[in-house]
Amino acid sequence: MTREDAPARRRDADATKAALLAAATTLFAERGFEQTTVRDIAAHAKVNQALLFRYFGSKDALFQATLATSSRQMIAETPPEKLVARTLALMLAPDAPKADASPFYAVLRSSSHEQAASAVRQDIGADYARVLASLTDEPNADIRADLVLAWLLGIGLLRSVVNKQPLADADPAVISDCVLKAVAVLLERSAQHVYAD
Amino acid sequence: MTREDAPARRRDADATKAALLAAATTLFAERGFEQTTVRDIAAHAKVNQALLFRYFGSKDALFQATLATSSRQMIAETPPEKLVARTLALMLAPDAPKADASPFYAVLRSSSHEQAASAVRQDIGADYARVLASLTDEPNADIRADLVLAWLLGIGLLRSVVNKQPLADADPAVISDCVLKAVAVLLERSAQHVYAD
DNA sequence: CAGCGTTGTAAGCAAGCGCTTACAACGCTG
DNA sequence: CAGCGTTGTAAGCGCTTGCTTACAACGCTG
Repeated sequence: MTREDAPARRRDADATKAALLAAATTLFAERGFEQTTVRDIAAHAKVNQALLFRYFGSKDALFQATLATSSRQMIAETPPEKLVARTLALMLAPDAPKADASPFYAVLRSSSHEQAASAVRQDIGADYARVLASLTDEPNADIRADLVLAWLLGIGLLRSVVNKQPLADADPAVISDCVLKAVAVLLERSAQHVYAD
Repeated sequence: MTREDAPARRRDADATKAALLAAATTLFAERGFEQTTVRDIAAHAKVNQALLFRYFGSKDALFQATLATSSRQMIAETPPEKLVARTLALMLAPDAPKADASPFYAVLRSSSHEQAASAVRQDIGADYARVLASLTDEPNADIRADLVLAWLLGIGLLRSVVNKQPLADADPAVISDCVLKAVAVLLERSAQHVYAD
């Protein structure tokens, strides 16, 4: 974002902010909001914890900042008919919480937290649902879209949070295959597209 | 459970235990484990909070006790081919968290908590998956079963925890219809059975 | 190089948490 | 009715939490 010319200044507010944001993103995805303390985040970022409050104001605001840096761009970059397949691939990848799917997992592990819920309601989730609903001509397209979104969330929950076997160690390809076939029934018109990829 | 003959004794350990268990079940389902304090539970049960520790030992043990009193009996009482439909009906009913589906929601709102996760892994979830897997002859029956379970969890999450529209206010019949059709594809052999009810 | 805003540090505060303790009130048993 | 285990109560302990404060070190600007 900001200019990255000078090689590691000793006093660098932007670098500190970025380190805090990165540490928070990782830890929120791994443990959820409540189980992550500001001391954890500061330690992980190798930064004094008072700076967290100087630069972000509160733990809540930092959480919101991590959610804002969401995987929204994937929705914009992915053709609608491949969204489910792409998202599944992302979510099912090993160490997904540490990678690009981290906002997903942050939300799953903090679902009771109001800001996480509203992120799903209004931001990330709403974007997904909008795109998914455009894939079908069936009545109740928007409800069907929500059901697909619910499935994606549930799979992440059961596989990576709860760690239920055999799902936790199942081959992503097998999961994708099953899910996409069933989703094709839900979003009928575009069966052949969704199934592709 | 215990004899219920005497009309409201003034000092009644069993009644106190039951009141605590009921209050805990309700509150854990409504707010999750972390957001519920022992003081909340004691107040809701109209009982001194020290008694919670006398009778249950710890907040964790009380949580486990609420999960043990699970809706396991429904699995035993329901014919396998109607399990998905029955569970959906239960989960989609208004005020589901306050009713018989409460362990479901306690788990959803406390998914990061290890005991909640292990309840899904080993107890409630394992029972569900076992029955669901018996419904199909497809390869990977157990993975398909987990995927159905994941869907149920995801729907509860998105509808009642996150409160996403339009799913949150959608007609249970519409949801059931969509889900059962898609589940029939996943668990193929018994399409006609699953779709029934 | 004096002055000053910016960045980093150390210490601690108030509040809430799970849990414990010390004690009082009750009611069955001898 | 004396004795005693059971049930209920009030108070608070020790710890962790999010957050604040007071201060030191740095480095740009005049």
